[in-house]
Amino acid sequence: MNERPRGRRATIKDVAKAAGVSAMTVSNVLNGRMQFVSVATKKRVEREIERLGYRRQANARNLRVAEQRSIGMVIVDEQPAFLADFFTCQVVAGLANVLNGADFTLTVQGMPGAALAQSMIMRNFEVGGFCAMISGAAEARRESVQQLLELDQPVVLFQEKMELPGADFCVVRQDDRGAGRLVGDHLLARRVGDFLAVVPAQHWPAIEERLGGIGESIAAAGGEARLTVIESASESFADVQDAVARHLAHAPLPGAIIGGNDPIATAAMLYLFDHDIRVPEDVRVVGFNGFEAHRYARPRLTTVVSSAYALGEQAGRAMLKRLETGAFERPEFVLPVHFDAGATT
Amino acid sequence: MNERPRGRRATIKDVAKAAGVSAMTVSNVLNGRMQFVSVATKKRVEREIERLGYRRQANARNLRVAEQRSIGMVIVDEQPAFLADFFTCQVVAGLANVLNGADFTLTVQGMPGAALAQSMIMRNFEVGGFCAMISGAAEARRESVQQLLELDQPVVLFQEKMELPGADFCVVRQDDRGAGRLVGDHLLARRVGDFLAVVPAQHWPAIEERLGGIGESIAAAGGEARLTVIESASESFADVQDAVARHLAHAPLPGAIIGGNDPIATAAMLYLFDHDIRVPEDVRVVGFNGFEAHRYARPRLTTVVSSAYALGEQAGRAMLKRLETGAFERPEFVLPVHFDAGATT
DNA sequence: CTGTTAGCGCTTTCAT
DNA sequence: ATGAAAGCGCTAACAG
Repeated sequence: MNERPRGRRATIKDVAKAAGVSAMTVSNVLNGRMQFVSVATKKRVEREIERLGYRRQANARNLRVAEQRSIGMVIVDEQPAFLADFFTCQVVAGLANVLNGADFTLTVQGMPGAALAQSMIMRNFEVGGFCAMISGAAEARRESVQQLLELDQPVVLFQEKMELPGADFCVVRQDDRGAGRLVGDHLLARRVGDFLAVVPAQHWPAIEERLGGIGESIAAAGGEARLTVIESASESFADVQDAVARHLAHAPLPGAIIGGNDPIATAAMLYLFDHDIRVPEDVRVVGFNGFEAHRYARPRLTTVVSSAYALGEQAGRAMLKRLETGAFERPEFVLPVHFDAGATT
Repeated sequence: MNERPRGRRATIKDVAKAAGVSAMTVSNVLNGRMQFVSVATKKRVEREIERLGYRRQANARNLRVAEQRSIGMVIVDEQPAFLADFFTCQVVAGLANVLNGADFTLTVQGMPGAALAQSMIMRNFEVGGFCAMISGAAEARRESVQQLLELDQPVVLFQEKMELPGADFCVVRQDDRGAGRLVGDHLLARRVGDFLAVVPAQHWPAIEERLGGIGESIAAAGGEARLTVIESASESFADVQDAVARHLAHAPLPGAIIGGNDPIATAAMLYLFDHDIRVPEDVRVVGFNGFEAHRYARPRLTTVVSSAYALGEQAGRAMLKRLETGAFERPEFVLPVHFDAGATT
């Protein structure tokens, strides 16, 4: 088996010669155009394909048909371990699976914002469209999206409310503002008047939305409650504890600590334990995202569950449909979130 | 700006015409062959490139130069959310970053073992080489590697001891067996005579190695201690607790529970707490991997720290070197692990 | 320094 | 049902 021409990888011509037909016939077999090929020829060609270990040269095909079977996923993140983020992982997994199921491939590139324009994936790689997860300041994020759109290819943006009428563009996000309101309402119902939110210094639109939702909730209740936001250098355990420690050194204990996500909330909670502060009696604690992470902490964390994997899937479906029909079905897909009351509130 | 020929994307010819030079000159500018281009021409060409929004057609170039600027990452995993695994995430992040830094792109595809041969990435996508993280039974894993090698492209395999002399092949793994021995020795030194290991039903070579290391440790100590292995349906919190509960229903409390990784260990530990079993007084608990996860549990979990991200980086470097020099530098790269004593032992 | 020619492997079109 | 010719966009090799 695999008696390919020495060294070289077998081409369509090799197969054609071996099967005693023209290249065109082989191509027809490969593309399943059976109207043009007799069953006998097909059998013969397929045998030679197998024997020679022939594989289609995708570059040549894509060049000719001017079509790509790959989607680019761009992750703009200042920290190098961009994919290490659990949320991002899940999104990518869902996206990859939907695309792979439709015989598309997913090409991932992460980079700091400044590097986007020079990135390999934008300059030198052919994709049928881009999906993007972008962190950073609002202004910079918008700029990144513009750069992507200038390539004249369909763009799906994750987790950000953005309207670009007329652009070949679509947003897939979850209702983070609603999630913030759920948390705000929950805490207000428990007579908390003093919120401390701990968020990573790195700006993510979803976290901005969550804070916005909490603000809305406070306002709706009459605006008596106070929301303080502090930043931690990163989402790591040590940095979060550090940020909380520094804040509490000069500020009174808040009624509740709200983590930008579950790991942050958990790290803050463990800091409280280590200083003999009781949860939820002295301080209530809430997180966001709640994949499995929050189940591993005791007491069980109150959180708002995201379905990041579903977000990725939705983006994949939207992109595939766009490539099929020539236009995005809708400018925005918003997935619901789900409040999960634990024992920390 | 971007006055590209209406509809069509600008080609090298468009740029050439606009700049009043030949296509070859444009190509030389693009490829930085400045020996062949005067500074003035270069300027002119670059201006037109910018103005027309020209981007190189990677398919055409790759076809011509018969070279790829993308590496494929194959993840064989039965569960659909293949990337959701924290270890895998880290590996992919490290790999992607090294590759991106060298102007390579990473194309990811996850799939169940049976689907490998039919996967898009193998059949229909051009990459310069493959990296693979493969789960499943040893026999099936070997088969998957063979399938990859049949494509006549360099293959880097993660986390598995495998020797394939003569093949264009290389292994990048950590010393999981050593990690197992460390855990075994640590527990034996504490007079534990009865180990219960909880591993996911899905087989991963790294976990097999860890169990092997524990076995070695026991044997070296005279073989008095007993190791029992139970499988949990998945690594999820609920499945692990279920598996532990079922086992303890008919078996005595072991001296120590060893989780195949930290989340498993933590889930098991929380089960013990819920049944008023004290850790470490009644049962000691140990995990593996210990990224940040183990820091979020109290008492702090004893674990063996992996550097999955470094594993990915190493694989990236090995692959890049292979593409440069034509051969892998070494057949195997083994990264060290690091024992981290917590409060659970 | 710049231009011309040819061809990478495939498929579209048209002829048989 | 099968084949021949042309060309997708690019660059290696050579000519000027």
